Amino acid sequence: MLTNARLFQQSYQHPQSITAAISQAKLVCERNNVRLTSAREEILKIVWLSHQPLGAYQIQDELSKLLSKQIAPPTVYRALAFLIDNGLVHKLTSLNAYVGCPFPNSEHSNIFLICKGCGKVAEVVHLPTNETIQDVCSKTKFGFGAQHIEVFGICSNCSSHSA
Amino acid sequence: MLTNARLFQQSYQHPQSITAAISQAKLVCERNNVRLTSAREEILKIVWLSHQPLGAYQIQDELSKLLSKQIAPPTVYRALAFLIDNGLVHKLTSLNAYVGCPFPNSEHSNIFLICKGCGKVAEVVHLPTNETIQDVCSKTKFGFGAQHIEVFGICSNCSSHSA
DNA sequence: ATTACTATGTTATAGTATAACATAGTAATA
DNA sequence: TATTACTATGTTATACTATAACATAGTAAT
Repeated sequence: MLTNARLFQQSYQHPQSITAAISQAKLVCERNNVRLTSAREEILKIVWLSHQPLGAYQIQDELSKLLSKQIAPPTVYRALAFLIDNGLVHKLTSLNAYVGCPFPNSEHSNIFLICKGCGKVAEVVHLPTNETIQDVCSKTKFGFGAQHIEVFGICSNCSSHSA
Repeated sequence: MLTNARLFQQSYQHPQSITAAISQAKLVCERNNVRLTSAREEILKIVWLSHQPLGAYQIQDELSKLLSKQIAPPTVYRALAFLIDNGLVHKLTSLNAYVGCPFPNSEHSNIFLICKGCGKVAEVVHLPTNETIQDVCSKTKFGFGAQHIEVFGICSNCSSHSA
């Protein structure tokens, strides 16, 4: 029933899957008729290279290093806003941190599983959950727009290593 | 199937229900063997009196006015941390804002319905949603700890007024 | 009264995000 | 290819959100 998932055990941060993420991003931008400029692309790579969600100022540091010049916050925030608008990145609001979206092409509402042990985040699409939330909305006559679900706990890696 | 709900149409901010919230809070604190000091109680009242979720610095302003002296941020944040720890207040992470919990006595994981029209927030408990999320966790071997669900949309009041 | 503990006051600062305006790059047309 | 309109980035300053660190005061129990 997990229709789509980027799980902890998958080494989704491997270079080849970053390449895949970038080419997918290019397709998305083409479809949306927007530009994946170099700043945006670099930031997307930085987010994908990280094993944990990154804060905006961590991204700033990385990008400054990468380009060997000081990058100011607005550059980062603007690129993040762009990437989020186009479904390429998500913000984890409880962490003020950003992660790459593993399946930007699909229409989906996500569940983020945030491991309190290692800090990694898995993203899953789970239609039954979406349906129950739709159900809540219809019962309360609330016009559904979007949802954001963060679940906090311990991933299987961490629980097996501590056990 | 909505086992518990504070909905938009209820005028939950009425004085009598604030009084109810405070007496409930006193019970909770007694049960938890912690103190509902006057600062904590005032902040809880302020949060309850608001029709919208309040930011910490809005609370600071209100409290400063109320006490006719300048209150510093740590006072507010400490009280909020206390109220959150004891389940009396929730933080809406996407808004950096705080709301009173209408049913602090019950064990529950909440869904927040955030109206983009009027800014009000409804809180509902919906067991089927909790169950589907538990299902996701067991399928991914993720040790569930807590969840936070924010849904964005238009409440029935706003949609009927604009229609 | 003394002690230990909990809560608050106070100052400073860390961390997150955006406003406002200037400059530069891009794409389409004349 | 010069002009124009548009989009994106650079730059500076500042707003907003949150906490660290240490001093003081209140509370509860012996």
